[in-house]
Amino acid sequence: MTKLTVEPRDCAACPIRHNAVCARCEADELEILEGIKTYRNYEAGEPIVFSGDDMEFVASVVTGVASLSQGLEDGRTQMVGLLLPADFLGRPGRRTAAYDVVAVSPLTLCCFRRGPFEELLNSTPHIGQRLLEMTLDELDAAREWMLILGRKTAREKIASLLSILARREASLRQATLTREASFTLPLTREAMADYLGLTLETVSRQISALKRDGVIRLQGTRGIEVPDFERLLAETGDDADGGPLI
Amino acid sequence: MTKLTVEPRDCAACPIRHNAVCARCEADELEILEGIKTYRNYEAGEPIVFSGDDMEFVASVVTGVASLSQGLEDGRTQMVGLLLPADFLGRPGRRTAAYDVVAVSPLTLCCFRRGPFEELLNSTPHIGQRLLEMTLDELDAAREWMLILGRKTAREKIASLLSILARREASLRQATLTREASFTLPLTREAMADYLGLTLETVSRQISALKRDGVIRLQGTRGIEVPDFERLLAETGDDADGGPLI
DNA sequence: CGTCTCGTTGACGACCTTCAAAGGGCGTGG
DNA sequence: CCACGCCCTTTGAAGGTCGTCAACGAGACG
Repeated sequence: MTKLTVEPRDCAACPIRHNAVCARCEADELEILEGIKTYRNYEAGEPIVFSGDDMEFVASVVTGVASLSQGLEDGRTQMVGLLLPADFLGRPGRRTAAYDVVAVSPLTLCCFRRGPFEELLNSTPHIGQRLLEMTLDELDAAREWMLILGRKTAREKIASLLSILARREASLRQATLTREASFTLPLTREAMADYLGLTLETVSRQISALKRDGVIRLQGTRGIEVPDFERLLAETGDDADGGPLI
Repeated sequence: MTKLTVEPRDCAACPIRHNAVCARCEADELEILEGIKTYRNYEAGEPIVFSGDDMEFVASVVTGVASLSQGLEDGRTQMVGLLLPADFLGRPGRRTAAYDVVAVSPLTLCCFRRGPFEELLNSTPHIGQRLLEMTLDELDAAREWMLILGRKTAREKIASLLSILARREASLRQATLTREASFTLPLTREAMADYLGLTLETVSRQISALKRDGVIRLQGTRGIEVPDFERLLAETGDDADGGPLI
């Protein structure tokens, strides 16, 4: 549970340089950012902030996966955001966290002190423009997710999650989707259940069913092989053409 | 099904002047906006755009209610956005609609031609800043909605929707929430079901149950009276303090 | 080798959907 | 003015999907 603060690295060599909130920054703007940034590392399962906490920073995910969750009085919880590399954490203009944030896998954040970051947001248009674009993308993703939560069956939910993860995996590697795909699940069964509004038992059962029906193959519990991606897509229930965002 | 184009009115007299995307604009910026805006009216139930359509404008809702919906192959649909007065319709930088948009009640839009609006977005920071703020608010609302869709029971879903509508009703009138509240539902049972990921029969049954239990009273089918707002909140299942956005 | 976490599988029951029918409210037309 | 039809809503009965409770299996680690 140790929070390690690493020395800032060079932005030019950053793996998320061209996708994160700083994507459109010029050299001089990057220089300012370098001055206010710090890296933080978290272990899998480690909480980052709790809902209601004061957040003294905003951040970009450099590597790893984090989740945003909301809960009800009696302990039921729903994941409402899944942050992958390049995604942005925190809301400019609001100091208190609205969600519980947890590192799902080993995680590295590039943290910016709130005050200077918000000044930069006002003084240079590039960061605000990029943040708007990213926020609109997240809103689209949230709306696709709402369709999954509200109207899909358990089997369709699992198929949808797998296809989303396969797509993101491919785009991180800058590869195009081929007929067959394989990737490692970054989530436990419980986290998948939390994402999909199911119980972990139902998740496990439906994964077994998809495997039994030949839609996927398993390598251990986390390795997923998709022999025919079209077949998986057919299981999502989605409209053929429109399809989720590419 | 007639689409009436009304002469532009004076921005200074606009009912949503201080809440819409133009909220932070100076007099000179408003003047530019006045030059590219048009009003359009729609009847209740009238479609505005279909997913995949080319959208030549973006718009602010002036009066009335519109919904954004997504559908599955077999006809199941899920509402993914509810646009009330001052809310923004359309995404800068994307010409094709990602959702079906329908007027839920009689509706007036203040439409801006896409090209000039996007130029303005780049040339003046006030519009972009406000749009970012509104988009972040929508993202928060979408996440609260995801918790409702994924984890709440039918009864809790209905109570949540009623409390959200009561809150918005109060904020539109600039009133503070009192112990008792009353408002008119802007949605049919079917639209409520679409919002909550339920069937209209379940919606009807749960409204009857809340009425039987004295949580609400009905005036006709659309009029809702809440004798004790705390009692309604207790039915939402939400964490007592955190509570949804105010 | 024991323990702990994560995952799988089974039995049962609750909640919600599906299918069906009937009850208002309102406008149109006789 | 009343009757009729249409749409929205309510209510009932039956069935299916998924949640709950429980037991067991597999791999990691000390």
